[in-house]
Amino acid sequence: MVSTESAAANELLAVRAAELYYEENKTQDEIGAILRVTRWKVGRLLAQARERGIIRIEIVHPRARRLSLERELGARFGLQDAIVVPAPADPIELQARVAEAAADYLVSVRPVPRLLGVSWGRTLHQVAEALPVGWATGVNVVQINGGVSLSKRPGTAASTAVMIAQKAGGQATLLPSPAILERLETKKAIESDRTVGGVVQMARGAAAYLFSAGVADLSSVHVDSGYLTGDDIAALVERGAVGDVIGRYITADGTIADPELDARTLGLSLEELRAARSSILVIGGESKHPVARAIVTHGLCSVIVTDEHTARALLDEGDDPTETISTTSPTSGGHHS
Amino acid sequence: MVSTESAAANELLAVRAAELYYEENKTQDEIGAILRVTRWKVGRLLAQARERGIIRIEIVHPRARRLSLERELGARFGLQDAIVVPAPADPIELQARVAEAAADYLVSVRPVPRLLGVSWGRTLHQVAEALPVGWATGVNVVQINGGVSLSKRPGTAASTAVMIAQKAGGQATLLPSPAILERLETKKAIESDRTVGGVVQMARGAAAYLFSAGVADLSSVHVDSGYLTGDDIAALVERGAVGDVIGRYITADGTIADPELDARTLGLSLEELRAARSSILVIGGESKHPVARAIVTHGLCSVIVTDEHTARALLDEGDDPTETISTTSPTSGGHHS
DNA sequence: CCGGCTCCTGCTCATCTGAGCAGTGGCGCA
DNA sequence: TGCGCCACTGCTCAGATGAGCAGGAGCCGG
Repeated sequence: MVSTESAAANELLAVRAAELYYEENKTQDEIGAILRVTRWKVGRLLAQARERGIIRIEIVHPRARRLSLERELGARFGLQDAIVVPAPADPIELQARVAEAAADYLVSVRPVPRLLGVSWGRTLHQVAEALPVGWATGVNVVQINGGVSLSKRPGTAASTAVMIAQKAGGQATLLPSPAILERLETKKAIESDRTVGGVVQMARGAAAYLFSAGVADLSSVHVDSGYLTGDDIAALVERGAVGDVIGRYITADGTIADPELDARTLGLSLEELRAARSSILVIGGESKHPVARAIVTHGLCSVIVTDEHTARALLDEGDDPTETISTTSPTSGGHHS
Repeated sequence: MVSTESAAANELLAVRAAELYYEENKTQDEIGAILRVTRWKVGRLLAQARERGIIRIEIVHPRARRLSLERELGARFGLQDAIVVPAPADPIELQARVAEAAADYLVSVRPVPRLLGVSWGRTLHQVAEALPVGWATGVNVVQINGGVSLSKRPGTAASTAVMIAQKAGGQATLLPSPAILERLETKKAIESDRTVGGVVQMARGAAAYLFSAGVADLSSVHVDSGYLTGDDIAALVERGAVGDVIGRYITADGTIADPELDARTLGLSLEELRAARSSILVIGGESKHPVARAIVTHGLCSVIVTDEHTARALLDEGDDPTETISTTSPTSGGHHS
């Protein structure tokens, strides 16, 4: 082992080398001449500087992604794909970034789905807006859960699906039904109506699903739309509900929180969603961490688009005690290390 | 020219390429395969990303330097050398970093000076402390201006010189005299004394000078030591004094603020300092910007060791209107651009 | 419609850089 | 003292990268 003193000297050398290499664009050979070491040593110094984190390489761009987190997420939860964007401090900005990233992802999906099943909500509406006109050609869209006819902001549910379809030069098929019915019989009746049943049937054949999730609290669109009251939400929380996926409230265990309520909820079932080849979850923000975890740990999505805080939360809390994943040491520290 | 849309697409591509290159350590060829472009395009994308600042490479280390600022300073003020360190927010920390950097520099100076002239003060004391034992061999040290016999912290002036010499296995020669005498006759008398005169004579022969500068305000060591009163300082400021160099108060024009006072000040003259082959100024912190500017713009030092804020202040305010130096575009943006 | 202009593209070639390897020297332990 | 271990060094070689260039596409003014 080298003495402590020369180890410190080595670190200083590494710093000088890094400065000359990254700030002055000198070649390793030139640096070697300046620092009076061989170019191989300079190479090792630089590798060391990158490993030890003396050099920090950051990509500052709204559309940047966190590839290492993506890989970890994918591996941990057996996802087909994961998109993680840097999280801005402002929650509104954060939502926008996640939505943009989802739009980018949708554009790049291969093979292009002939039929895309979509849910609705604030998040998905932003995704629809972020999609460029002509993002694909001939993609048809079908709603996978009931719309918000009673909404304070009418037409949101419909406009999301329509906008996505329009921008891809395709047809949108809407689900002309409330999300949750008051009586089970009504739900069964409406479901058996050919217009409604046919749409649900069509939704079952979609090549991919695009959906988000809501939190089980008063901010929910279901409360906004009058499908559920504050008391209903409280009861759901009592039963362990963490949030809703395509209108169905689930617990942290990934199970239906209230089977009776669920029976009155119209649209694709959780099992159908789970069985899908491609289901893309778009979710971001602190409040949604619990739902996100429930979805992701119970196979309800095959692709996740989220922010880095959510990603880290998913990875941290679900941590195997046996396997410590890089909190201190970077997973992909080096530059050609 | 390419359309706006594809320019944006290009930027996105650059971001993806940067992520893959810097975070995933992929080769440009592999990235080309992923993004479906040629490897040459990937190379250009990366160059573009670096130029446009999409990629930020930062060296996080206490001993890091700002080489681009160093070059600019050197060029602008015709310096032999300039050392610029990143400025921590804490002023105390900042002083420590500048002192360390000065020590590092001193260690690396070639040829090693046989005789080093030093002034004294808080900054220089820190430099002395930061020097490693054995930083050189056989370097003798001589004081270049009067010491602080009246100091509240006695021995500081002496101990600086002694410590520097000891750590290099050399002899220290002290200047056994007050910095400023009350009467001109006393100054002349003491100056003609062989012990004192001989030391000044020896100081004139030093191969290099190491000095700092003080601010013309109540925090000055001269006030602390009782050489000057608050009124004296006020009078000096009235005459345009910005601070002192080796005990001599100068104006922003680089001239002596008060010739009468200066005549009573014992030690190397400003002209002798200016004529020196190697004079190393160690200076840092907001309050010292004006003195630093006076020194540097009037050739009173050949080497400066400072913090990046001071460096930038020197470059900004002294700006030629004809020549706009990179405030927006980085001087050395690229990595092998 | 044409020539001139600029910018972009993909190429060749020279250079730069990292992986891997054998030689060396310090250091602890017998 | 002698032995083996280990880290470090400088090398060869192949793969990765950047500089510079010719060809081509889009654009404008005549």
